Amino acid sequence: MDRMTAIFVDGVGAGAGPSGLVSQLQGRIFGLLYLNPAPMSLDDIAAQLQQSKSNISTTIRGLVEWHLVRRVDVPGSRKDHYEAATDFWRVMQEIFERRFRWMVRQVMATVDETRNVARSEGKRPKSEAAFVDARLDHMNQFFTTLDAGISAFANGQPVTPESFQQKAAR
Amino acid sequence: MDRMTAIFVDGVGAGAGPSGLVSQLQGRIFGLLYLNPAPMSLDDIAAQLQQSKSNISTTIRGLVEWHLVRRVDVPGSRKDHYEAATDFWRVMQEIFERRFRWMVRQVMATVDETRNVARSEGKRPKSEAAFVDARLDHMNQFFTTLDAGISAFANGQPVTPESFQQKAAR
DNA sequence: CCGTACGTTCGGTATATCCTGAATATCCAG
DNA sequence: CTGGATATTCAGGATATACCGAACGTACGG
Repeated sequence: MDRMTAIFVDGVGAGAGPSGLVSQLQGRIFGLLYLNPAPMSLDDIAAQLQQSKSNISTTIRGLVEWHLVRRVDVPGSRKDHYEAATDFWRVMQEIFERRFRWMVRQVMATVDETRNVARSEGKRPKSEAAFVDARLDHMNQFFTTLDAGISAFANGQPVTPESFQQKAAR
Repeated sequence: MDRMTAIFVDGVGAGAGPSGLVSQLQGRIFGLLYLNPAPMSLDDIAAQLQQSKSNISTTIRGLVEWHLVRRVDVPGSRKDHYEAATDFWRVMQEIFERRFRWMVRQVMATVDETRNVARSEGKRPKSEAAFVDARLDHMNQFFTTLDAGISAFANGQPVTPESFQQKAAR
């Protein structure tokens, strides 16, 4: 691997790691594939990045799932070959749609569940119960709006911050 | 801590952890504060979540930095007290502005650096050099557009996915 | 100027995560 | 079927992260 590639691979890895979206190694793999004109096999990648093939195999699976990397067929070779995806937009949609949305749904489900338990646990001062109710409503409203915003964004519709602010304000 | 609060705290923690934005414990702390009508001291929080005070102290700092939790003054007490923020919108802006943007900048800097090195390392086949050039351009263009989109979003302007798609297409 | 009630820092330890090499599973050519 | 080439799985070791309790620093009340 020449110096240029090394710098790119390291830089992308350094950016990817702290982002929380993909791991540093995943960033490095993507960087390597992105600068390589031809698809690469697992052995190629492992050699270039000085990692075991098993580690590359497991790590690259995540990249394929996020549609950051594609598995392509190379005629005449029995090895799996991979190339970097270039439609970053699609990748962003994927991330918003799956990871972000999962958290949103998780929180909304929690709010529901909490409401139910709050109702069955009637032994609470009235003022406190009202406070909790208001808080749960507030959170539910914000995340509902956020959920709709993510849908809109994923479908190519514009997202305006104002709609969030107003609907989420209390 | 009653059952209702426990469910809420656990649920929010479970949603926060995998999101990659804040840790599970940070989610739990926030959940606890969010349902509590009065600000809580470090000892209160530590007792409720069954964690050491030192751990709460260090962990809550991140929450304050992301503006998810505020330190408030409670007259008559020398302890620090904390309460949950409710302007989630502001928090989202903060996260986009700081964490996401940091990655964007990191990648753009890497592309620049890589271009420089590529220029000084002239000993490359012409076709390959052209390929790398095109790839770097492509990435730079996408991230530049993304950077602008984040700015727009943070300033309250609408963000349309189409603008990304078209500008980022090649 | 003490003493006390805090928050924070720090060294060590437990826990989770990453990574590897060997073992296993899978596929295909002959 | 068999053999070889390949990907994947797995158990263990290495490395990083989370967490705790004690020591330290700090500010306030007396």
